[in-house]
Formats: sequence, structure tokens, C-alpha cells
Amino acid sequence: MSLFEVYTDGACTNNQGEGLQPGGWAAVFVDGPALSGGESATTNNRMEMRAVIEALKNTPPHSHVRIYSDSAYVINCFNQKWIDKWEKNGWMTSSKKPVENKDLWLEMRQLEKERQVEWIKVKGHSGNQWNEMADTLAVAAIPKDKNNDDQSRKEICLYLTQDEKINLLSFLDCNQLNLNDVLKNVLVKLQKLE
Amino acid sequence: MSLFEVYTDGACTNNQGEGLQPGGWAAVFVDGPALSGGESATTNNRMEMRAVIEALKNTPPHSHVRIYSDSAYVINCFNQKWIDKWEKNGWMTSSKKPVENKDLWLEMRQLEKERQVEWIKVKGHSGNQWNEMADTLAVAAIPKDKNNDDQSRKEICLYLTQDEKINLLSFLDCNQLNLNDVLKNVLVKLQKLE
RNA sequence: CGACACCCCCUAGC
DNA sequence: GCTAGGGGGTGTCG
Repeated sequence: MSLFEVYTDGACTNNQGEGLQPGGWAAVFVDGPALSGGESATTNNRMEMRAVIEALKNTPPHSHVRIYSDSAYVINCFNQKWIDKWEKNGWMTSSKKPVENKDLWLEMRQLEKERQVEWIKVKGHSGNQWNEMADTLAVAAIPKDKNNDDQSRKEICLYLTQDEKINLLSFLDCNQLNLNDVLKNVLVKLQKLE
Repeated sequence: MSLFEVYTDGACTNNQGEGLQPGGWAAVFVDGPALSGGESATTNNRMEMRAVIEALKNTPPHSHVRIYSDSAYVINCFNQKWIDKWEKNGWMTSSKKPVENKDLWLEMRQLEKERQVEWIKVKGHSGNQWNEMADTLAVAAIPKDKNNDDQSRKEICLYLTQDEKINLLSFLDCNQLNLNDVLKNVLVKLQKLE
């Protein structure tokens, strides 16, 4: 069974601490391509989660995936079985408040069930090249255009190498955004261009 | 008959678990004003009760009132007829101890008899905007001035909007603190100032 | 024993 | 600021 190792990271501005901020995420496949995207109104934790979701989405079901993240929020949720408890107790935290970001947790849970996932905590900014790259891409993906009318628009870029990136938006007409499918499309398109 | 919907909440510090503590309460009228106040030596349950009492006091007799509270202590007292039993058995709990806070229960009972009251239990901290506002105001109303000589002094503020508040103390000379009366006084005073 | 609140700490990571 | 885990306690009732 194929193994995928993915470094994920999220980033979010935090200017005056008031309300939702613009943020970005990235998922870097070891010895492979990288995905990144941004949202104009989100939180740091939602971006960490989004990075993982996109990573999982782009691996085939039943594959073996190693998710490397510096977010204790995400890693502990699975390694310390928080999510098992939430599913049993109606999504309440230990202090009886509703769990935040339930929508994204459910999405992650579904993807995680269909795969064999290992959750690995890494220290942030510790010189690991993949983690650094994820960090760089996530920050770069934060939307800077404050005049953007579409507040919920997401962008996804495919990095073939660190310098060579392709905006996937042009391939989004293929309803299912699976990395393999997109890669095929990209290759076909490139061949036609040559 | 007019309907009033009011979210009530109480808050109380609990520093070293020793004796009575400062606390606050709030009553938020849906699509209306909000009242809040504090006491320097009280309990959490007395604050929950005080919030309800002030809510009822500020609705006209014979009106239809919906009280929303996260306190099972208060809601069950009426919905599970605890108070009926207490009135019949000389205010003794099921474990034969005297019922606590009888003074406030009597006050609530009197106000409740003069109105048609529905008691509705809500979950604390569950994202309801009115419940959240009551919580915020109750916490904000906790007296912080520890050098206050008058330990029993109560303060009552009228919030016209979340940001705009009027201290009602200056209107307390009108013996009965009814919201409508006070509002009239406030308006008269404001008109004179202009 | 159960329930609902009200708190005080501590920890972890972004 | 965003989020979670864990421990301790009182106020009160059935």
C-alpha cells in the first residue's frame, strides 16, 4: 500500500485580535507537490485544520498517510482521542461548551476513517525543510487583497517544485479535486503546449 | 396581552471558597433594553435569582413573560413544582433542612403570581446571542471596588444598546423601580438637557 | 447518588 | 487572540 508523508501548516494574521482574520494553509508532500490556499476570514486553528483536510483529500482512500503538523490542537485531537469523546458526548468540551470548528472536525474524521493515518507532532520552526516550506507557503497564501469582494473564495496552488507553481483554479471544473487527476490534466496540458 | 422574552444570568467570583463573594446579574430583554447589577457579598444562585426578579419587576402585571435561564436551580423550582411543596411543608427541603434563599423565592413567587410566566431552560454558553449578552453583562456587573465601605450597596445600570448605558441610581428616588417609569424619567431628563 | 450553574488553578500548542 | 486537556472547589435542589 502506498505511503504518503505530508507536512501541513496554517498561518493567520492577528492584527488587533478582533474577530476573524485572513489566513492561509499549505500541505507539502515529501518528495512531491504542494498545495496551498487562503481564506479572508478565519482563525489560526481553522487554517491548521484546513491544511490537513486538503492533504488527506489528495491521497487515495485506504492509503497510508503520515500527517506532520506543529499544531497540538490537531494532533492531540486524534492521538489523545479527544474526537472519540466528542462523538460520544454530543460535541461538548470538558468545560461543557460546544466544541469549536465542528464542521471541519467532521470533514477530517470522515477522511481519516477512509485512510490509515499516523499523526505526528513536529516542533514549529525547527529547521525541518518540509515544515519550513509548509510555513512559507501558508504565509504566502494569506490573501492580501482587502478589496476582494468574495469573502469566502479559496485559492489552491500546485507547486511542482519550490519555484514552479500552477494555479489549480483552472482545473476546478473537474468536479473532484484529486491530486492525481489534476496532475494528469496538468501533464496533458503541458504536452499539448510543447 | 403583551409578551416579554427575557434572558437572565448570574455570575459570582469564587476565589478561595470562603464565604460570600461579589457577584453580578443581568436581564436582557429580547429586542429591548437590558438591566444589570451587582452585590459585594452573595452567591451564584442568589445572582441567578436576582436576575429573574429584576426581569419580572420590569414587566407589567398580567403580562405574558418568558424567562430563559441556564440555572436548573431556578427553572426546576417552578417547572418541577418545588416551590409548591415548600409552601405546603413550611419551606423544608426533601432532606428536612430549611430551604435556602427563602427571601428571594418569596419575592419571585409574588411577582410570578401576578404574571403569566413560562420558565425555559437554556444551555449555558451555547452560542445564543441573548444568553451570551446576559453572561457578559453579569460578569461586567461584578463589583471590583474592594474598598467599598457599603457592603450591601447595589448598582443598577440600564443598557439601551450594548454600548450605551445609563446608571439608574439617579432615578431610584422614584420608589418603585419599573422599567417603563424609569424610561420615561430618562427621556424627560434627556429632553431637558437638549 | 444525580443534575444545573458559579468559579479557581495547571498544562499544551499555534 | 485561537483552542483543547486535566485537577480542585462552592452554591443548591431532588
